[in-house]
Amino acid sequence: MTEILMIEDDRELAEILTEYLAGFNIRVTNYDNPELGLSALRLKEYKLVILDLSLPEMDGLEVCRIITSQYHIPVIISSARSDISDKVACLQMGADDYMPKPYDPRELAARIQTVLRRTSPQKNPADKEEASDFVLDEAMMSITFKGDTLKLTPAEYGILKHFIKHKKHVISREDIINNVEAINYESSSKSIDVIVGRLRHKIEDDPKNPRYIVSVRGIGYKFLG
Amino acid sequence: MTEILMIEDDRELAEILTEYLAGFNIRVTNYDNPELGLSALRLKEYKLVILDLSLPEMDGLEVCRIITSQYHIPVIISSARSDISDKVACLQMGADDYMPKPYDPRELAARIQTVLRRTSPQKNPADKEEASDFVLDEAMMSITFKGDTLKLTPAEYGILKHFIKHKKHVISREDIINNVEAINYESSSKSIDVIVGRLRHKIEDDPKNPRYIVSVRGIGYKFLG
DNA sequence: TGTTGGTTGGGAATCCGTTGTCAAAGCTTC
DNA sequence: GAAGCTTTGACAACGGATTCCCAACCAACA
Repeated sequence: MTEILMIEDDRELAEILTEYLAGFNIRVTNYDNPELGLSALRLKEYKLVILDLSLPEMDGLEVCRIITSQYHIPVIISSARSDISDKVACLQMGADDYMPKPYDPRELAARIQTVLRRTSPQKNPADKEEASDFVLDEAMMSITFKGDTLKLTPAEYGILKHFIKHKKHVISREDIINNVEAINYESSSKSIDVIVGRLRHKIEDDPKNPRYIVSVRGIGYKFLG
Repeated sequence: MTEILMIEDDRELAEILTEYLAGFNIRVTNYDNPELGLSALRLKEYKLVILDLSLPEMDGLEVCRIITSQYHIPVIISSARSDISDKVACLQMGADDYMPKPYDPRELAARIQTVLRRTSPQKNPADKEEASDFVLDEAMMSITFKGDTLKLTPAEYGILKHFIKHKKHVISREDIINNVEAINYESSSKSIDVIVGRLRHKIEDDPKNPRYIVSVRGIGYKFLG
């Protein structure tokens, strides 16, 4: 559950958005007054702020400036004004996105997740990346395991990459033969056994009782992150 | 100077944006074809990609997927379509922003800076400069290794420069042939072997067990800082 | 015409995917 | 459980492809 703060004086809109975002595992706390919003920010850890620009009593831009200068928290501006100068001013002031009203709640949800993905790489409900012992870098053609770069042959790399990309799914030997280019598509599934065996020696503490690459009898293997 | 890559088939628009962004210290390289764009991405380190969705020959969304899945690079989508479903699809696919055309260049500039501000501090594994034994001075056309200036032939210099610029990335022999000007573009990849061999004799303690230029069987080489 | 340096050829050495064999472990049936 | 099958795993060996090295070649240049 991700907690975010909303500062929006249109209560009806706030209501609708709160309800909609709940479906994305996002809990919204709304204040229709910037003073209250700012003090809430002081009291509780929120992951993000959605700020309405056209607020009573205080200039929204000023609120934005205060938030971005005092807290390391991403801000999405929501505003009835769509002047280019407002947009640029907000973004330059540190806002992370700017949505001119009216907007579709789906877009808001998507943008919230995008901003969160960039700012807090792990805590996003959308990407289910748990901490993994394996890190794949395709450009470098390397896989690190618990911080160390593995020394892999092309077939080993291809298979492990395929495993990582389909973590926790059962992978048949045919799948591997057909999808790993380092492996000849007309080779027998015995080859897979051998290469998986060699992979296990490189990553398993006890290759006889594998923790990461378990075999699924009659089908193939399953890779556990 | 920030280098960014643009994939946009409207050359006139690309021209205008390139010129405008130059005023923000942003250098744009444009390709009007996604294939070229993708291979450029493989060869050079860009800070950001601006991708036009409505491309010829290839589905823009597919290009977006390829980029975000293979590189840690922020992507801003630029599209003539403003359907909510397109926006959401792109953002969920890993894009960082979505700008429906037509847009004001000022907004694009502001959003580029916003995305870079958000992403560059922590999340670009490529731009963390470690101390390296190699220092490249392009103006002097020289490379120093552990303080000493290497005595290199033009082809050796070109290849090592290419290696240094793409440190830790796997470089194919074709890449080298096509991008190192001291090498005839129609020569065989055998030449590369020989020159790399000579380079190894100049920089490796034990050329048989290279520490800096390791070979990647079936593809080419990888240079480790 | 001598030097520099990219290119090419021929092998040797190495790498690594593949295959065969046999033992060990699973599942099925009695 | 035990028998009998199938599947999987370990090990060694093979062989095709790739890489590497040593030359030699030859174009460019002085």
